[in-house]
Amino acid sequence: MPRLQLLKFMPFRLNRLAAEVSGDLAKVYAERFGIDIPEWRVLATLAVREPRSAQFIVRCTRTHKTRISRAVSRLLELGLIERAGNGGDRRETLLRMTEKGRALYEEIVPFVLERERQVLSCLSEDERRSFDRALSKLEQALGLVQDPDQLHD
Amino acid sequence: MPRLQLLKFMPFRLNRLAAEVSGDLAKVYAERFGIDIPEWRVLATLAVREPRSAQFIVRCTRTHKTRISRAVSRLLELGLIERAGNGGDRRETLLRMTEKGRALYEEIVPFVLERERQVLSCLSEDERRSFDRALSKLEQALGLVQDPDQLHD
DNA sequence: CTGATATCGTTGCGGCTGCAACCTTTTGCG
DNA sequence: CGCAAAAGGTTGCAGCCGCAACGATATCAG
Repeated sequence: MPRLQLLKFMPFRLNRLAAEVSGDLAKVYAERFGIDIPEWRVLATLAVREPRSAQFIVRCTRTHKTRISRAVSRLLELGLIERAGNGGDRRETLLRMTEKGRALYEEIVPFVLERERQVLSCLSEDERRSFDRALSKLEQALGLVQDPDQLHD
Repeated sequence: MPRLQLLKFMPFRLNRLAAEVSGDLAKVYAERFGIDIPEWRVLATLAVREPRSAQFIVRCTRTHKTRISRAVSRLLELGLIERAGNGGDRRETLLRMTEKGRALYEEIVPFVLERERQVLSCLSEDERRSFDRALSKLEQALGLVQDPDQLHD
């Protein structure tokens, strides 16, 4: 009779799965390291290459600019990142991690990689590859992939 | 140098993908039908079988009980669901859709199924099966699957 | 029966979030 | 040059959310 089974509805399933995985990680970030998810995203983005503008982090992580703005404010207060002038455009401020920030980042990474490994351990190597590939296709189709100009290093 | 690539980090990717898919759907629910996601979940759960208690919807959808409580209040105000006594336990209140509620639900379903189809259209039949299977395994491993007693009918 | 404990559901409250508006600087166009 | 439009970033505000506490009912042990 019902023409839709919520429990088999892909958007719902994705949402529930993501909430579960991210929720657990958020507790790790908060309880053990004192930061939240937006703040983690800023650190993780700067860890790839510094310095970066807030706007770059916004595009790269597809996070709302006010969330990033507030995360940056808090990380500055905590002394985990610092401003690094601007790249010729006085509207933007480039950001980079402080030593303290990088130390915290390096401390967090093993925890979250281990957690990722645990979650994916229920899949075989083949299944992981297929899953990864399907996610990539979905990301591509939904336009979630970063622009080329975000990639040129 | 960086030991973690945020853009390849599964929790982040799942979260971004789920946010994108659910965000689009939430706009459909809101702009076109005047309800939000928690309210949609209540309707979609009751559509499978009525009557159900709020607590059943909480367990079934893994949504916080205050969100369900508020969604139920609003759906009652809107006349989309109604109370249907209790099943011998006076703590709980059973809920069912009104005619108006079911009509709205039947109107929403084609839209969201079409949207689901569009999103998944970037995958081949095989890829969809693999993806579905991987999601099921992850759900199972994370304990997201409904209890047996939620299944008996 | 009776008190301890657990469950269903609601609500006050503090915190986070997105929207819109804003300031500043830059870009584009005539 | 000069003005309109756009982009980087911040902030006020209103709304949503989860936590914790609560009232009511049910269950269980003694």
